[in-house]
Amino acid sequence: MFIFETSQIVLLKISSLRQKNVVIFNFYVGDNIWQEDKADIDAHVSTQFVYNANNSLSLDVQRKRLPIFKVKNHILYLLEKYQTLVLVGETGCGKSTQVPQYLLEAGWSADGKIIGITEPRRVAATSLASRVADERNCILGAEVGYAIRFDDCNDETTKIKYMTEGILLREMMGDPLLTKYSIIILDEVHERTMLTDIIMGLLKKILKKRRSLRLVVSSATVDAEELRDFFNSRKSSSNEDDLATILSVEGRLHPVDVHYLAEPCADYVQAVVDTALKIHRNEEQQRGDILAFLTGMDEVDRAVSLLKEHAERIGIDKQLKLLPLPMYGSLPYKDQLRVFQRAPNDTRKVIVATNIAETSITIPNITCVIDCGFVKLPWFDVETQTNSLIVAPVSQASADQRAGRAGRHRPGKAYRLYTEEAFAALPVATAPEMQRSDLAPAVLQLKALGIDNVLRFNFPSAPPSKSLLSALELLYGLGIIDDDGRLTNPLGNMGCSEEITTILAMLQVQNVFIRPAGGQASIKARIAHRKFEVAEGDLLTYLNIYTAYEKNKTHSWCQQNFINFKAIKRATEIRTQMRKLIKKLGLPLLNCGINTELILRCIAAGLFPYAAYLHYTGVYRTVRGNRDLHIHPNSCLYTLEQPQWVLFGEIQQTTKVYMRELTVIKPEWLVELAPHFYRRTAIDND
DNA sequence: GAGCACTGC
Repeated sequence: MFIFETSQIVLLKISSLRQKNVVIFNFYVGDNIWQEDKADIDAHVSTQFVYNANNSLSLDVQRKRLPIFKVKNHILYLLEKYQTLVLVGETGCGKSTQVPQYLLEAGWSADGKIIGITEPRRVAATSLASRVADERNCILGAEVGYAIRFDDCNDETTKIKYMTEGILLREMMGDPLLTKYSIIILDEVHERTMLTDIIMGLLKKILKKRRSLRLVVSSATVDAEELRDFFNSRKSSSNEDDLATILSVEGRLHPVDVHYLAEPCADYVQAVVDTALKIHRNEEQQRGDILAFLTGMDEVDRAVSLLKEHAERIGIDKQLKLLPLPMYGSLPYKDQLRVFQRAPNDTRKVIVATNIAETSITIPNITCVIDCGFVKLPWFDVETQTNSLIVAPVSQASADQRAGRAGRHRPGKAYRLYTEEAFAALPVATAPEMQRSDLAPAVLQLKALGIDNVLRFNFPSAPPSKSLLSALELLYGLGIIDDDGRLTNPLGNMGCSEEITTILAMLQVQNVFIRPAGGQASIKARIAHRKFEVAEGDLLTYLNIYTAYEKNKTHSWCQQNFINFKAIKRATEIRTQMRKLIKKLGLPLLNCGINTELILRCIAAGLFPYAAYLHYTGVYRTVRGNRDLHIHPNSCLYTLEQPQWVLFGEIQQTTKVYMRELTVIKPEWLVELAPHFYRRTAIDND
């Protein structure tokens, strides 16, 4: 028996089945890679526009105009004195591009050491590296480089390296003290992603062991003191011994006037429409576009269609026309691009967006922001092991981030559709992802890094202990950790490793299916997709699609079949990476041919905790907990006859509690494959 | 009949 980790699946476990010569893949996949319905994964690569008000100035003059320039020497001095510097500065102050260069110029990359900067998103890592390479007049990938998955753009001369958080975590596995680096800059820490928090916990340990290492924690907001105290592991109470300190940099380039409602509003979608129209009427002379934040696609579409009705009327008698545009992740790429295109001179754009416009993309020329005051947040309920999106009030930090979108190149205005008292009552910051997610992937990651006692691990914000325990329980149930909480080490031969790697790769890319919203195209897409659907469920349908794609591998094949070309190409990369890993580990890559049941049993061996059966009432029920469940409309089983027993990859609660990524199984497999988990009696009941 | 946003040796 043995265990191995790949970069894409959190863990791929192979264990032997009791049958002779048959070995199964047991797999456990991290929560968020099951998500689908995402925007074209590479859509934002080319939509990352950042407005540069000083475009005509030389790069050097531009650099010196940035607010961060004034504190350059301060930063360098503080890093001589302290091991950790919490750098607070809002977007636009230049910290992401300038600080690494100051450090380089001050000699922090001497004796071959690297200055590393982590970013939560790939576009940020690549575009910042490209910008800094320009500023230094060097080729991208030499002195200044980047590393994201499947794209290493750096060499042995690289001194400044931008990377995604996942890359740094991976590097810790091979080099636990990060000896290549003289300094690590964690950028956008205020977003408090799962990976940021894990990395901060690990870096705290590394900093104790490597006193020469420096850390810059770069955050836009408030939590500075909390973060400083976290890294201040000094023994005495004297400030002289402090290891961490804070430096604030004055923020954005232009002020934003914030307006509140005098009275709360009943319908914020209607209020967005009314406010946008009011701005448009009253500020005819002040050109500049409007950006409104709503929580989801439905609301965005509703607001846009209401605005369009008014826009037509305005078009007749007004000088300045109004062009309402939607913006959200699942919007087709070409429609997303429209928000970046310059409107005609006689037209003002009103962009109605989800949270995508808060951090992921930057739309130029915005002078007015409308903030509905709410956001959809992913929430994991430990008790029911259910993911849901809850509509929650935004935090003050988010509201400020949204408002800041109005002041990027000239003074702006922000209209908050709530009262000033309501703002004061908002939470200061959104709860870190770690406190509202399934922790099984994180716990596994930590275990793989040698953190045996995760309950005592020093997290920057401790997750609920219930979540940690539940994660441990799941890993134990899957046989991934033993009685002592240590990773097990199972190894076996496989009967269908090839098929399983393909399925795993497909599960990790979002938006494999192109599903047009309506009309003729949506019917065509459905017919095209139906060709691949099988009664065994979604996972085998994915296998079918990939196998069919392999024979052609062309863009036109994908177009004909309404398959997302970029997504499936990425699946190929992931699959290739996994196959290499399997070979490296000396395991056979076996294709089981027509023995589909073997694949189904493999899936069952990995997903057995997530079993549901069809109740006589016509809805499904979980075996654990007897909760009512429904088949998600995007599942291939939605239109087919309802099978008696299914395994699901994820439960998502929206209007109903939905199961996604379904696989049809025989109930006796559960008892056979997971006897410690299921007893025959339990299954025969009901 | 449904979709906040990201990410990985």
